[in-house]
Amino acid sequence: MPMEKTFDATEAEARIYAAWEEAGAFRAGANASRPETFCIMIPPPNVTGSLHIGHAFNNTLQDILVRWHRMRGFDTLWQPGTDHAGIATQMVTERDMALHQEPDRRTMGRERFIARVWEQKQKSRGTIAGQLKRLGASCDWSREAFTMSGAPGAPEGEAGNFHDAVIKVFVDLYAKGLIYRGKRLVNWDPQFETAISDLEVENIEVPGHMWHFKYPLAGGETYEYIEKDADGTVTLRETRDYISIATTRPETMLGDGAVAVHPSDERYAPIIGKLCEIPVGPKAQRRLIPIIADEYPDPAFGSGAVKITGAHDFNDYAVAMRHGIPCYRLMDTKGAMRADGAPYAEAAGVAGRMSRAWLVAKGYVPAGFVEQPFALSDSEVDALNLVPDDLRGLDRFEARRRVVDQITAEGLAVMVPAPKPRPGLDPGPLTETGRAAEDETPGQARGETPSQAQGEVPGQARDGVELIPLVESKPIMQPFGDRSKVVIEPMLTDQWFVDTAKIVEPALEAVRTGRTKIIPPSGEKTYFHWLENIEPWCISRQLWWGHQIPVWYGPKVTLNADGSRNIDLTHRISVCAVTELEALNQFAEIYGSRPEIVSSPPSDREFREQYESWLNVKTLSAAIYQSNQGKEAAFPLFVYRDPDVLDTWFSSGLWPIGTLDWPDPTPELARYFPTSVLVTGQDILFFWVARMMMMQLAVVNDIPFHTVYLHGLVRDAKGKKMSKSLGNVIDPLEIIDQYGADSLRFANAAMASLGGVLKLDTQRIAGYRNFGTKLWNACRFAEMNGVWDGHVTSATPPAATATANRWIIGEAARVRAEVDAALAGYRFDQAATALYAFVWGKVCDWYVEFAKPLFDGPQAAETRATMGWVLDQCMILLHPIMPFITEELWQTTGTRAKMLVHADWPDYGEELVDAPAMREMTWVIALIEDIRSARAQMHVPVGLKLDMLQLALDEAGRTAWARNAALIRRLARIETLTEAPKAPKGAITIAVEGGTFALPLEGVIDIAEEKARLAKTLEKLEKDLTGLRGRLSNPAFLASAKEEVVDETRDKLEQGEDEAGKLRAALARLAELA
RNA sequence: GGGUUGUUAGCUCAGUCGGUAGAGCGCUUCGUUUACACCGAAGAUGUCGGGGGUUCGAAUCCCUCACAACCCA
Repeated sequence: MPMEKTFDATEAEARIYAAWEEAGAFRAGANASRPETFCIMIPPPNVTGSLHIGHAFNNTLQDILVRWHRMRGFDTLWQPGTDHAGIATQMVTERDMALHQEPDRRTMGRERFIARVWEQKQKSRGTIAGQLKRLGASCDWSREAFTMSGAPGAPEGEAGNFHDAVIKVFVDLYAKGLIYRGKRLVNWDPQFETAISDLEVENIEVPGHMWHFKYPLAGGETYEYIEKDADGTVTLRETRDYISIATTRPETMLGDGAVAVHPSDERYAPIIGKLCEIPVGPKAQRRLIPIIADEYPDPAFGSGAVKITGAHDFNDYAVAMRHGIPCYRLMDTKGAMRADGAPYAEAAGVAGRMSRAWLVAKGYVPAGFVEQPFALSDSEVDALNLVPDDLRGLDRFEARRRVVDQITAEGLAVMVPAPKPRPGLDPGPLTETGRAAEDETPGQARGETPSQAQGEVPGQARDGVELIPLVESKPIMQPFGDRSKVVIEPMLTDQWFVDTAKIVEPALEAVRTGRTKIIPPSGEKTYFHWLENIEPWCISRQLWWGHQIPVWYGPKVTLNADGSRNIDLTHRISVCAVTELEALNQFAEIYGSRPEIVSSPPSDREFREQYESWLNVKTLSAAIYQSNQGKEAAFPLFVYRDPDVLDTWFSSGLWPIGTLDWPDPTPELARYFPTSVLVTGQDILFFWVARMMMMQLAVVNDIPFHTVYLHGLVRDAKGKKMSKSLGNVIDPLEIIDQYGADSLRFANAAMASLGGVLKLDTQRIAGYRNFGTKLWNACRFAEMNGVWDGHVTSATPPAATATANRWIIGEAARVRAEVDAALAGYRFDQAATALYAFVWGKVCDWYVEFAKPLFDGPQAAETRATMGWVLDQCMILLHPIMPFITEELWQTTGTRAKMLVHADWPDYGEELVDAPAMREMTWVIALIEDIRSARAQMHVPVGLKLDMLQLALDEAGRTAWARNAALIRRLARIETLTEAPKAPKGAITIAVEGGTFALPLEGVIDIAEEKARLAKTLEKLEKDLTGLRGRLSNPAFLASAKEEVVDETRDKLEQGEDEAGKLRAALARLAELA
């Protein structure tokens, strides 16, 4: 059955992929014929996600590398798998639960919820895998991994040991002191109610406001406030009883611990060390805070004075740590103002007492100010709720409005004159909700500092100008959760951290010394920059879906000399262990008896109540404890597991060893680790690549991969980021449906130049579909001419005599070398371009045409053999990029020993390049092109066959003509060639290297047009020649340029002058005619 | 504010020892001749972002400015 005119991708792709899988073609080690291994770990996509265009791009590149190595006989493994993606998957599941009116997560309880997420996972099982298969990805699917495999609660069929590896690493790192727990300020996502890492925060500039408030000095104290300009001239001098503070977050004032000014700021020098009052909350309980000097405030920004709220701002936190300022947490896990704990008056009383004691201790006020030293532990401070009763439970943004209103009502907002009403604009200073009007404020409008604007107020105020609170409308950087899209709240919480500073050095060293190479090199710079400034990595997440932290807590117990034990209900001890049993054993060692496990962590109060109740119940036990209340009792101790789970990136950081069954010493681990290449987006260089480097080195003391290939984000044809809201998302599966996977893959390869932005254009994909069809039709042509009859796959080309055959064999050898060099350098674009130029530009455009006359001549047999061999090379070399169409062609055209996916990659090279044949065919092609060009410009009908005259021709030209006459005549549509001494009247001239031809076109050509044609060619040539002559006549060039460059320039000039001579002769003849 | 990258034909991009600029798409004209109209033939198109410097010679190296994108504060 003859071949169809086009390749039916829709029909063939699934069939071909199934055949590959059926044959086990992608299994680790399949087709291996040499000892070297080649291993790629797929960047695991989210298990509930689906294939987007970025995945398609990323996986195309991986597949090209994998298929290329497999064909070359490497022992190859492409390891697939998915990531459990903590927040994303929990989010997807909760959304699905809501959709189906299922009870929410909390109602359901942790265990049932986790089972529900597993269900969700299984629902989407295979989605991504199926989509990767459609792309043609040649992963070893029998080894598919999952970052939660083997976790407690994993259903049937989800066995595996990734969980064990993750837990083991945590326990090991904990034992080495590389993981610690602490109360730190972290990025808190109020939507998901979990901490997230700083990498999961997007800082976005949004319109915001800056309010200016007065913090009255304690005891009504006053000072001279003086402002000077750059020359030192005093521009403002007044007596103040307050310090002016600018803030974008008034609601956090309730937790202020100090006011800071720059030590060099003369304006505030008189009041450093004095106290001021936080101007919000019930008057009776207002706290006094010190004015401190710190380098952090920028004197030029706002008023130059900054309030320090350690629990709700990262910069403030750093200041608070430097000065030992208490941090008061104001919000709950949902980002609402706290409603827990004692009533405000009580909490404020305690805080006031502590703060007074603190002021004395720090020397801000003399002793006697407070009756007794008084300090609280961190957790006791954390228990203090300093939110006034009327603000409790409010959303943080609502609380902000209330606070602003209250301060303004009390007259403690900095006031400025209202702008004059303008037509069409509402000059209202504040909207009802307390938001600033969009209008410019006076201070901002005139580019003055608020205090300067403020300074002008009194005089104007007396003139009856209306005063309004100073609120600057300005863009502010605000942190958003990359998943939740809500404003992130810095929050003081207990979290687990990896002490990255201690494990970063080997990761830096590996790249510095080149053990791991990152390409493009700009990626290395970014890598160094980030790792050299690395922050501790917060790895705990307050989620349920994930690897639960293997740490258990119990009451602190101390052993007395007499063997009895004291129990301390306000402190905990923790143990870290691989299993619960081991944890219990560790506790048993400490406690003297095995404790009981409770499922949820008790609060301090529950803890205490529980023990108190036990203390009243006497039970007999071998262990006798003595409580810190002095009562003797026997009771069971209970412990609980840390409810938090690990950051998803902690587990995916172990992907290279985890997928190879570490810590089991499997043969695969020994064979494929360290892996070869990681292909991934540059956007996860920090998230994932750097962490894999650190973790593999910390855990198994080896690099995870030798090379990291980083690529950019795929964008639409206009370079815009693809997003659902913009509606410019290109679905790779739709592209595959429409154009076939090969077209998308070729487009991906062609786009993959190093460091570039990736703009995907469907027109381009269509172009590569056409390219596939072009090859298809060349094979179809071959079929029609019997090329495939009895065709045998051969590594070596047939012995050919015809120049055209020898030429195309040489071209194939060149493109093979080019493709190998390109792929070795990760230049997928160059490989694609080279193949495109060879297959279309050489094989289809010229070789197939040359073969047509040869098929009718004595060299038909060798031409058939050559064409079969050359087309085989096209299929083989294109296979890594276009696997489907090439495999289909391979199996359609003759009998083959192996599938193309396992065909041997060629290694022939320059030895197949026949230099004289190359020169000869270049001459033939140039001649044909010249003739065609001349004909077209003279408007000679395409179908008209012409007689040509040979005016002059050197020996090489004569040989070339003799050997290739048939194909030149056919392609240039020349009827006869006759030698003639000179061109007859009305002929056009064809000047080629080593000769001149003429086409007599008496009556056909337009002399003026022919003159113009020749003149134009000559003009162009002359321009080049002028440049060449200029260079050669410059002594400096001859003296300092390389010899070969000089020779080359001479040759060029000589050849050009020769051709110019011919053109001038032809022009002269035309002139005689006219 | 700091860092990284980019600015080349109408569009998207190559151009990695400095030697005088290329591809694909698009465009114009012509065309069904032993595969292919998802085709063929011919053709047009560039102050290589601006300025300065090094050099015999700069798209390429250096400085500077402008603009853009991304990352981190």
